Amino acid sequence: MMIVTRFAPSPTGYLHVGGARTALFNWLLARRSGGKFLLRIEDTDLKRNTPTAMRQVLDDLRWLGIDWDEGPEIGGPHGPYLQSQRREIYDRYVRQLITQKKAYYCFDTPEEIDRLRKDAEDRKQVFLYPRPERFPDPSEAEKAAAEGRPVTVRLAVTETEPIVVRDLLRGEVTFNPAEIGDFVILKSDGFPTYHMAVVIDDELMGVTHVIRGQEHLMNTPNHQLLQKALGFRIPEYLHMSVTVSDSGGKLSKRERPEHLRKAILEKKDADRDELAKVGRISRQQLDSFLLKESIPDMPAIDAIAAHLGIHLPEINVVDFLKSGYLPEAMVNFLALLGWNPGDGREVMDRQELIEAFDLSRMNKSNSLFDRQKLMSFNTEHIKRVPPEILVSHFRRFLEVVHSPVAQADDQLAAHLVRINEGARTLAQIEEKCRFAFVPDEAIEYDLQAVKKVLRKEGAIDILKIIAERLKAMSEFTAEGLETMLRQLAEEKQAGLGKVAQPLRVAITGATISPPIFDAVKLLGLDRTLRRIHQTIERFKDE
RNA sequence: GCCCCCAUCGUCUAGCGGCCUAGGACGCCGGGUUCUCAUCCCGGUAACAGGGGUUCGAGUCCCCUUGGGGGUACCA
Repeated sequence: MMIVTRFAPSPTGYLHVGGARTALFNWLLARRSGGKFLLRIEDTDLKRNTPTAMRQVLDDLRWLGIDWDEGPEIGGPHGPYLQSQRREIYDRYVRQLITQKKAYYCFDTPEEIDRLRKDAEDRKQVFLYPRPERFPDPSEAEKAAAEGRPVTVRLAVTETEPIVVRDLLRGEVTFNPAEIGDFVILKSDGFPTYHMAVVIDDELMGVTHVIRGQEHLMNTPNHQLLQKALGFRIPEYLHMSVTVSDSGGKLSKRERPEHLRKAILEKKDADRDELAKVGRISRQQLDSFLLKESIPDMPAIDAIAAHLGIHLPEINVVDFLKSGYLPEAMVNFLALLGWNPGDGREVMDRQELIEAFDLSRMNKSNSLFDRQKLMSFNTEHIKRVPPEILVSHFRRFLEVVHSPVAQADDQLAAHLVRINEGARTLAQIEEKCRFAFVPDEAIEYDLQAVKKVLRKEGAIDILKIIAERLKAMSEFTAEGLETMLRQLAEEKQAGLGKVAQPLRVAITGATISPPIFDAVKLLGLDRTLRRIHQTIERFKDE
């Protein structure tokens, strides 16, 4: 039998790494087994959906290299793949259950339900919805709706035998049906609940294996109850461990705003009107955010953080893109969070992951999202990925972060990548090369660099000599430069550093750059000379 | 509160009763290479949560305790 897996995100925001990991494992299983992987959008909660989220989720999956065989934008035999477009299908099954007296209408307001739940809590009992003696018939539902009462449908949970969930990872987990109340399957807005929609779609779409987060383990008995009531098969289930954050607790989208909020509160001198302005939000919105009352959208968060110069922890997939990580590293790292090939290998590309993947090698325990380990994978993959792929990643990165380096064409970008061997992220390559893409007068001299290098005895003199000899060079090549600089160092009876460092600071303003010969060559003779002179003028009297 | 899951170095993990004097990777510490930042090379530090069983033998099986995580919605 062909294995069919799926990833079913709800478009409530950007795809975060936890979701990406879930998608990845489903994808790996499908690819390993020659099965199908499909994508379905669970947008049955109109309050939480955001219009751009689906687009972003699809982009992020594609960036990671996780492709789907059926789903949004490509279609397939089981569409539509947006649950919001499948209302008639769900309605049909809801009606079926009502006709069979397996489900029934309810007309309670949320307030009434809240009261019942509170009462149960006060008595220290589990809340179970009080099933009516007689189920209302459709005419009563119509009447209630006409009167403006909310109409929902609940499944009558009449099961008395223990419900056994067979989990591929955890074995058999037994639940007591007496603790599962009659749960809602159709909401008062006419949309099915998650439980109802997921069970129907997985059946209709032929999903054979459901790999999802441990947070769904407790939902599974409900799903099995529904599958039984509807006469559906029960797919294989595997509930993965959860990825927790290095700041403690489950990895959450809220971490970025939280981090920023703390940073703002710590900076007592920060001008809050100014912050609101750079975030393009009102002062009231900012204050409300600082009081933990609300959370601004992501562009605002990013803008304010950038303004304050603070690095927010990456959570969403797109955050990692913006920090200069490679999708290959992300996929590799995520795959190793809760799985391993068993032969000690760690650095693997997608193909190697697919070939080695095996459900039996998955782990049960939660794992911590360790950014340092991710960084190490990124370093490895920068070295490992084919040059043309790396260049295309680099150019995409430059676009996304709006770098001045984005002016570079493929050939130049390839060169920049080549002269920065050993970089850990694309961001590091960009930082080191940016000096060559900004106007001469725009370079800022790093305070530490000036102090450590330019103000040292003889530094300015060396710059003068370098300028003279550069002008005297017959041919401006990296080799020629190297010969010239090494010779100069020898004359001064010093290491190359004695010569290279002042030059580096003069042309970049900083102590970090690509290798000095490459850096000068990149900038070109004229601009190098101009920057040297500019530097001499500025620091000669200090 | 109730329900469920989990438990080996700081982190990711190998280990599926004797091959374990517990292995690897990341990090960290020390050293080396180097024009800066990195990369790279060498060395070192560091763990079976605790307590009971089972067994000739337990990191590996069972129970309890503790700890961590998840769930407890007309969210998914």
